Amino acid sequence: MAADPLSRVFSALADPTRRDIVGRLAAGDATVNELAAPYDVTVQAVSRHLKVLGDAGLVSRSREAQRRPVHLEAEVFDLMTKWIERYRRQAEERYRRLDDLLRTMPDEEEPTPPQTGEPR
Amino acid sequence: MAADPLSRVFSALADPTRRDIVGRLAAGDATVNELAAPYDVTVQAVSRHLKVLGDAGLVSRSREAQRRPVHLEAEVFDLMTKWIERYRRQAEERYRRLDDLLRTMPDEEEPTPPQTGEPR
DNA sequence: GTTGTGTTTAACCGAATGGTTGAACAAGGA
DNA sequence: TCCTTGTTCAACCATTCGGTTAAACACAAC
Repeated sequence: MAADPLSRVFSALADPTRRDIVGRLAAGDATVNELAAPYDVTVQAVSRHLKVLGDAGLVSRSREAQRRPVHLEAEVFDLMTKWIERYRRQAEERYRRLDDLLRTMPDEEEPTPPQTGEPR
Repeated sequence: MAADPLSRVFSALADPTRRDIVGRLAAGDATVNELAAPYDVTVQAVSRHLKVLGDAGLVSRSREAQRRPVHLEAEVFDLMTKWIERYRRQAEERYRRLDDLLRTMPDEEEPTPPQTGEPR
């Protein structure tokens, strides 16, 4: 398993089945058996998917008799959005500054070489 | 490689080295050799990381003589943030409605069983 | 107790991943 | 032309991953 939390979250959501599980948990808690029903994989496979999501902090479990309902923990999403927004903003800022530069010095010479007289 | 774009993006960012590369590219374009310098892996390994980022649509390449500068394509971030926000909002909405429910019916009986008279 | 239901763990398998070294390819400069 | 620099491709290796089946565990009900 990945060492850092961000890698765990991104890695957990890199699987379409796990993303689908997260999507369904957003509508309400569910048990492993309920979650496994729509897929044609074993319930054991889904149990392991839930372990991955749990290790990433995306879901938590509780206990109701034999059942262990799964609950979505949406706070971890912030970890990702913060990382993403940081670099998106930085890239946009860089783009804006380049744009300004090009607009404030319009008399600069073109990158075209100064025409050293090769005959055409 | 993963079939769907979302899996490719999440998977690409699940690796800390690749996230670091993205972070550095947010500050400006760079070549493979420049990007590889800080890490103690071969330049071939970094080249493959860039292939993964490219397949995810996170970076693009151009050509300057022998060099092939890498450029960050930040638009793909939207794919992730849209997915995340969708379910975050849904989960928060669900939480809010549950909260309302609990507030509007405060006279409901507690989940505690009705005390059937076992002697203590 | 035993039986039954829900869930996780263990052991295995094939495919994918991230690293290596060595060879090949692309473009400029002597 | 040959040489140097920058980059990618090919082959290999160890590890991880997502799936399986079979066994173990947790709790309820009988």
